[in-house]
Amino acid sequence: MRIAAKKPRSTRIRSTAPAAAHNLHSLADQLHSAAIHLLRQLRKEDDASGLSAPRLSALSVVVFGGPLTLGELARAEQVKPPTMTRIVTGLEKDGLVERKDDPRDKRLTHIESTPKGRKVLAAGRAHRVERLASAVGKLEGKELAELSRAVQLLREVIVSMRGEQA
Amino acid sequence: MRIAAKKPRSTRIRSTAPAAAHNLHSLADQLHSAAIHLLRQLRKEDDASGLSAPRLSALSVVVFGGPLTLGELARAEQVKPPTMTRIVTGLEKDGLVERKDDPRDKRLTHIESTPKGRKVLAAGRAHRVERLASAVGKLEGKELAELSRAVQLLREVIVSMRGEQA
DNA sequence: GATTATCGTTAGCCCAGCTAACGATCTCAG
DNA sequence: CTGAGATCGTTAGCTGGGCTAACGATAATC
Repeated sequence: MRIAAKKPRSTRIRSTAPAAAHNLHSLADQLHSAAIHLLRQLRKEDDASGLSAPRLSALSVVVFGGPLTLGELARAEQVKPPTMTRIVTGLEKDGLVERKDDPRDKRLTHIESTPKGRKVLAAGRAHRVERLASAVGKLEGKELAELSRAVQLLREVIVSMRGEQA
Repeated sequence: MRIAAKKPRSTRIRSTAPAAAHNLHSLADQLHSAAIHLLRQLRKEDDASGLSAPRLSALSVVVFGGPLTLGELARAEQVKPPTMTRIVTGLEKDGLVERKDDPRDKRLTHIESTPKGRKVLAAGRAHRVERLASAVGKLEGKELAELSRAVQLLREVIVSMRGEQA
């Protein structure tokens, strides 16, 4: 990336805010880059387990979040309904989830996980996360704690982005 | 999941690093999830600037990394040559990069950024990163430093994953 | 000079996003 | 109780990113 470091020539920046201020963009940039490359690495493992990242993510929500309607699932995953329709169709074709009509409101479609879905989720996640975990596991305990803490922060950041309009 | 976390049982977890990752897998899982949702959020901004994440990333490499052959670029971005061909074609169509034949080895294609490419990169990055930066900027200085540190760790993790075979 | 290796492209496949448009259903005003 | 409007999920159709396999052109090598 190498953003032209606009280094405070004569003006000495002090206190916490400044250095961060300039670094804000570079930090965001690096974070962006890291996310891209992280997912590209993980994609390889997806293929092995037959579950793409979006499918794994959606399945995970269904399994741990209990039955949901398609719309709810779409909102949870922050995608539009047509996109979720496809993802669910894919998952259903593999027998990992089931569509259930709502007896009261026939417009609704509830998505439930199947036993196989739960099993495959565990396995798929194991594979995919195993790789990440083993890489992460190379860090020292202290670093691990830092990373862990940062992930929490990241979640907050993402949530705050979600609120605003793009 | 839920591998028996080998953690000091009696030791009460407290303070900052708490329930975050009671084990590697859960940390890896959260990291994975965070990466997915982060990129989904950023995708929205991509659309606005007309640069998808892969294109922005590749353009960035070309601009800051100087002219490269298509193959080198593909390796740098960890994708296969056909994929990079597409990305470059897209960028070229928009006048952001140029293909240059190598006079010595006619098999090679050098990819160079155009002035427009550099300009658009700056703008596109500004847009996309702006959003991230503003979200990130909500964190306190201390948290910011933690996140920054963690991104460094992440980069190491990614590199270490890159080495092994999926 | 013929074989082999390398590079980039093409073709063809799949998946993930989106918008627009639709049919079915539910709600609610009248 | 009926008809207008809202809601839900799907379909159709587009863009784009990822892959493998196969190819043509060029270099390297024997």
